[in-house]
Amino acid sequence: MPELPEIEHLKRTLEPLLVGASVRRVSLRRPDVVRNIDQSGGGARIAERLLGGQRIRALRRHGKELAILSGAGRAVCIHLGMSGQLCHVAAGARPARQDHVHCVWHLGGRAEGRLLFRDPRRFGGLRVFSSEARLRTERWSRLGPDALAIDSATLRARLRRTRRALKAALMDQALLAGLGNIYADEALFAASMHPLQPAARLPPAASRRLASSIRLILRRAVAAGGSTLRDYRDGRGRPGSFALQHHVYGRGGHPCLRCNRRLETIRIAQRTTVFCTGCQVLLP
DNA sequence: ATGGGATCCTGTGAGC
DNA sequence: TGCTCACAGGATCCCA
Repeated sequence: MPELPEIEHLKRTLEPLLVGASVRRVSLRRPDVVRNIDQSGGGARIAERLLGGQRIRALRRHGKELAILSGAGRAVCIHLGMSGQLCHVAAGARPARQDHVHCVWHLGGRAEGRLLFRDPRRFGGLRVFSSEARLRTERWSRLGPDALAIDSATLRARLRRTRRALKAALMDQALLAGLGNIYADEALFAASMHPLQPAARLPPAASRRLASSIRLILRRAVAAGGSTLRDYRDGRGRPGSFALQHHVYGRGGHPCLRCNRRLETIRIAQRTTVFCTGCQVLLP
């Protein structure tokens, strides 16, 4: 499930392929994946709002969301949800999978080919904005600060405002943008913190440890191309290798890699949570 | 106000 | 072999 590292790596693989390319035509096969427009609108208008006829100027990321900006100033914000993929297919080449492709951008200019938005489970979606400024004020302002560069003072200030368990708080995108189930568990293990630790009761030293663990885990995961459990592929269709470095996620019942104790599995905020009862302790 | 739970959706794998 | 069924999970909405 794509979280911040997967989206950041996706951005880096797509940037050289997309920036400078022109969008010749947009084929929206499932209009309901565009979440912020009323569905009765006409086809030509929506093509323009999806950057049809425009040149791609830049890509932006905040948390788990990726935006494509056009020279005309418009923005398309892409959220991959659970199973979403964004894949560039060179002219003449065939994509690995053709099913569940909801939107296709036909590209001309320096990157001849197509950009495919594929999302079998359809938890993802697209949002269109008339400018980058509106994307930021109307959408990204609802998200917390980006987790890749979170500092301990900001993190601590935000955690103090909630009475939830640390794990639940870290996955709240309005509190901190970018962590999902995998990286929340991995960051808590790296920081030796119990997932049920009350988020508000974190001493300064602990929040420094947590913030630096979050940045470290995310940086390493970006460098490894993200975690591929099954579906995730980058912009060129390649899987990431960070799953090989997971210490707790997906390892419930197996021995802790640090102390050899059997890893515990519990549920927090509807999410499977794996942690080590020996290494991850509640603070007094 | 805050947080917990149901909901959406499909692919996969366990079990019969 | 083929079927059913539980489960996986991010965000959003509803309700206590």
